[in-house]
Amino acid sequence: MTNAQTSSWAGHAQQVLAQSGHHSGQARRALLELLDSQPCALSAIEIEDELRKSKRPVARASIYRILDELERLRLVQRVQVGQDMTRYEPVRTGDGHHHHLVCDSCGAVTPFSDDGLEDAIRKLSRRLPMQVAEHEIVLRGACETCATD
Amino acid sequence: MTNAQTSSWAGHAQQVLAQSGHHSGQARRALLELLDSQPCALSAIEIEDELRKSKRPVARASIYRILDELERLRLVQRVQVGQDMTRYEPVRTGDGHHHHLVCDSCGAVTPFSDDGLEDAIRKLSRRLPMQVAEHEIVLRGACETCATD
DNA sequence: GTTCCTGCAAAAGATTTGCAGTGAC
DNA sequence: GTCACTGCAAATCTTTTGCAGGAAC
Repeated sequence: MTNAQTSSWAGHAQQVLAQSGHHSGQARRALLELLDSQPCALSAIEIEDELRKSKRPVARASIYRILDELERLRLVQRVQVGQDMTRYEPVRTGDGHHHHLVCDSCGAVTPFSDDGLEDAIRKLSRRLPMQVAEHEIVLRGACETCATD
Repeated sequence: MTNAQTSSWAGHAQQVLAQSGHHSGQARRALLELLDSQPCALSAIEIEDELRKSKRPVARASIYRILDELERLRLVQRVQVGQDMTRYEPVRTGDGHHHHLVCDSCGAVTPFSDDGLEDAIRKLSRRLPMQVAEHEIVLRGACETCATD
């Protein structure tokens, strides 16, 4: 039996946070909702801009602090896409595993997933001199729009 | 018929640079040799430290400028390993294609390569709504040393 | 009432840019 | 002699930290 709170990623996150002894403030609530509504990864600056646009401005320092805590609780994941800024996206249990396509000319970031790839990584991981916990894959090139230009 | 200049990556790079109308200065020469001798990716700061250690200090601004130009000429490649700094490594034609293992506890970066993985990516690339030019794969976890601690 | 949350301002790091002098061709 | 290369200092940008007031429990 699930309740409304936990059916969304944001609700789930709130619950995990509460259980770890966190209070609930408007800044973090706004940030969680934004991330939940987003299809893919956002940078801290993009988050700041979006929140300001939606009339719920949050200080940049708070954004970094919140993201940091969310990452520690494994509620969000950093993705090093693009060549510079760090981006963050919700970790959704079950369905959500995916990787990223990045367009070198327009910078668009699109998610994708592929079983063949996951398979190859699983097999490979057994043979490596390392206990592999996570993997991150970025494919770069020209997106449909930019390729036809 | 190859000459001594082009048998090394550094020599090849020098040649490409000369052909693009660049002069040859000591800073860039030192940087090229350092990169050539390195097994894996280095950050700009690490490069600065190494060069200072080997008594051939190069200003940080020059390092960035040089790396930038080398990247434009596709002589080096950025790799976004670790969660913060950008690292750079030589692009070696033929043999050199590899990806990276990163230890989350000690930060060590190790190269690896795998045909199964490359295959999976090749097949996948055909089906994606994008002209895939490059791919970057990072596996994270605990390296042998750290896992046994 | 205590503890966490948040904004603001300052600090810290990485990277870029402007400028002037030196060196390569 | 001209144009590229380089160091230095200053600027920019992202991310982190310190502190003080306000909110949640």
